[in-house]
Amino acid sequence: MSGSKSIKPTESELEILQVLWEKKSATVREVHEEISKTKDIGYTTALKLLQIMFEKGLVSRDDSSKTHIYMPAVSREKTQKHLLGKMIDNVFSGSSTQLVMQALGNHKTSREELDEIQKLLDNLRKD
Amino acid sequence: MSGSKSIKPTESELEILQVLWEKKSATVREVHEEISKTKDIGYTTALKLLQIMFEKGLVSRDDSSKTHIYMPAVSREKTQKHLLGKMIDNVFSGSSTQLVMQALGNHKTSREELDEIQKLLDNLRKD
DNA sequence: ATTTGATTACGATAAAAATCGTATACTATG
DNA sequence: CATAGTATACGATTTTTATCGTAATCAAAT
Repeated sequence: MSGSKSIKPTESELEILQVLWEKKSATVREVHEEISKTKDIGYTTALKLLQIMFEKGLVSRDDSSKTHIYMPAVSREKTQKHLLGKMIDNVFSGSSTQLVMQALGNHKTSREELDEIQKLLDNLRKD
Repeated sequence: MSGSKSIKPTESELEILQVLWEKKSATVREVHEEISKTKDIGYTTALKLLQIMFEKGLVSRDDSSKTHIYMPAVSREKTQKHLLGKMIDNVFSGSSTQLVMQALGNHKTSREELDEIQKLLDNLRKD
């Protein structure tokens, strides 16, 4: 198989992916500025991370002009799915239900969100 | 604050915690045997991990007899909660609902589990 | 008491991740 | 075209995690 990539971004890499998913594409400077809002990090560190992520295939880039432009190479959904599965295995001994219950139990969820989940639940029941 | 521990077990540490949560307490040998079922790992590696986890405060131990007995020092629930929160931040940009939807959407969930979730949902709505 | 088997302690090494300093290259502008 | 400013490239270092070999310790059986 050519697919079935081993998506396993580290925590720092995830921070960067978040920015890229949000902005669709960004320069190193933009990424760095965004990350800097919540964390102290050098410019070249961000650059290096992006370069490594490029080698790993986590991001793609347009280097046709001097200032490279980076884009996510893995979709948010696939990554979420993958990491979620991992977490279910690692932390919830395989029970996605446990995870859902835990997630719903802790965080306060708005009426609208509950409705949304209800809708999904109804749908799942249908078939 | 005295509490608010920085629970951040690595993946290997989580494997071990799973075993300890399950068995309540275990010797190095028991942990090693359990882990060995799914993974190739040396005995001393397991030992060392347990020792490190002890230093970090992730596990406690009874070393009154020669064969030490290890126990989890962090609760399953707290750890789940913590890691879940982290994941929601890191990967779902803060939306627990997104996480729940994703989790429900992917894994096939049995009727019984759906019912369980439904019950929780009803409860959350009440107030 | 001596040997044998099991256990922990310790330290070394390897591998992965994160960080940054410095060198180099390119671009625009004056 | 020289220079100032901004980028990337590269490599060194540090930190964290994972792994294991070997030595020391202890208990039980002979």
